[in-house]
Amino acid sequence: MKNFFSILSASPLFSGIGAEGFGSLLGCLGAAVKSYGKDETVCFEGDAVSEIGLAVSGRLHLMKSDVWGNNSIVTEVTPPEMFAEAVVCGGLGRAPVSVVAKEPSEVLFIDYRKIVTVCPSACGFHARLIRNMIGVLARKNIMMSSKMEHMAKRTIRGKLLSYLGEASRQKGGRAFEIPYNRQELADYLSVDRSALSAEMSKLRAEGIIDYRKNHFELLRELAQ
Amino acid sequence: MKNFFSILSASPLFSGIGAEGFGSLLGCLGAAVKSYGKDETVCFEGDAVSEIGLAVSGRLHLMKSDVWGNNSIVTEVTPPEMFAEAVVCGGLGRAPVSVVAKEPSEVLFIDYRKIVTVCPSACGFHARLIRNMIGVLARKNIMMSSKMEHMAKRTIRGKLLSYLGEASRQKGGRAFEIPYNRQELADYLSVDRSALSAEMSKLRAEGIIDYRKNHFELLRELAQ
DNA sequence: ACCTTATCGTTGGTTATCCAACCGATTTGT
DNA sequence: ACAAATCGGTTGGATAACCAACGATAAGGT
Repeated sequence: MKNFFSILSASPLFSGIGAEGFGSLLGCLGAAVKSYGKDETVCFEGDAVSEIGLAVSGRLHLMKSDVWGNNSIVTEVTPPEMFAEAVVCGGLGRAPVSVVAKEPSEVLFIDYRKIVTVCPSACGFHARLIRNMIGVLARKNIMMSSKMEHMAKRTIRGKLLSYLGEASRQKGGRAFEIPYNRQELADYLSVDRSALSAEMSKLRAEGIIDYRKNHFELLRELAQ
Repeated sequence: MKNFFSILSASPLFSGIGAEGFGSLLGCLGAAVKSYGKDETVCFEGDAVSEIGLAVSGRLHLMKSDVWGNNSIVTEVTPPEMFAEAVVCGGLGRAPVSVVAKEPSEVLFIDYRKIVTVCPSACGFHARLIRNMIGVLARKNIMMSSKMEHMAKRTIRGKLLSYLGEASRQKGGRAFEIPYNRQELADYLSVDRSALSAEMSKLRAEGIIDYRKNHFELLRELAQ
């Protein structure tokens, strides 16, 4: 809790809002911090939600349970990440996941209506906050779009080349590093790790790519 | 062009803003309509973009070209749908797709900065516009999340049951209709249509689901 | 009634993925 | 320096998906 402000400044939601803005802003947002013990549930699937959660400390799991009650982890949320922002901003009202604290955790709750309603004191940070919120949603949109584009390919080779092609385009060169190890990349593309390794070896043998660890190089233009 | 306002009112971006608001709003947004002939390019992949496009008439294709120049269609955009909103709002600046008019088309361009900047005349519709923009992005977020959840399953059976399970939950009952025919569902889940049909038959034979056309019924709790 | 088209289910051969298991290399901790 | 753990590549058998082709059914138009 002592580095509360440093967490906030690390959040894209509060970017461009200096520490001097936090005080007034949090006041007019009616933001409140709540604490949770290990394995305590922050929010149940199906609950009505109207507040955005921002992880301040600890570690949260978003879980989805099927009809049998089998729980599967959708994501892990760590400071300064947010959760429930899409449901709240989209006006769905019902949480599609449960949120559970996997460690003693603190969460800052922000009322969405207070964000989008111009505050009486017309504080200048408010407009910036809204722009930030839009930016967060939009960038998540873009990330998901490109991930879906990769996942939509029918073969591991297709998924991989789609991913590497985009990574190369983003880094602006044939050689680049990726932020994943093998297992993580396999999870990201939703394929089996060993099968991914095998496919990578094939691609190298065919002279299409080269790599070492998470450093990759595209040797030919790739036809997907 | 004669039903220009009816297109706008159908757009979620302008929902809650009556026809009386369009005039002043479009003025303070500096919105401009441009026309394009068949097969004319609205925007090239990689172009700098700072304006959101709203299809007013015609039909647009978002296309992605790989390194060979092979074009593939990402989406079709028809009135009153929008495009480029994520890139612009996310501040990426570069279009990840080309936009081509497949018919004579009209596009309303809206400057993003004019949306998020409070207008001098402080028109009341502005706040609503911003809330709408956030809502559009957030709902798209949610749709993509659930689609990814289905696509991430490794088998056709898994994808299908994941999809049907959510559809059932949303409709609040075991029996429901889906908005896709077989081919469209296969495309949505990114699998082969005939394989999807075959898997559906199996599930029916096993007494897990029943269906006719696009009407479905879940007969047992489903373990995915 | 007839033809055309679209949709859906089925089948069989081919191919790719999954999965478990194993090994080697590298890293980490003590 | 040694043991334990992590990570990446390889292999082979079981399984599932792809793909093309065909037939059945239903819908729409003339």
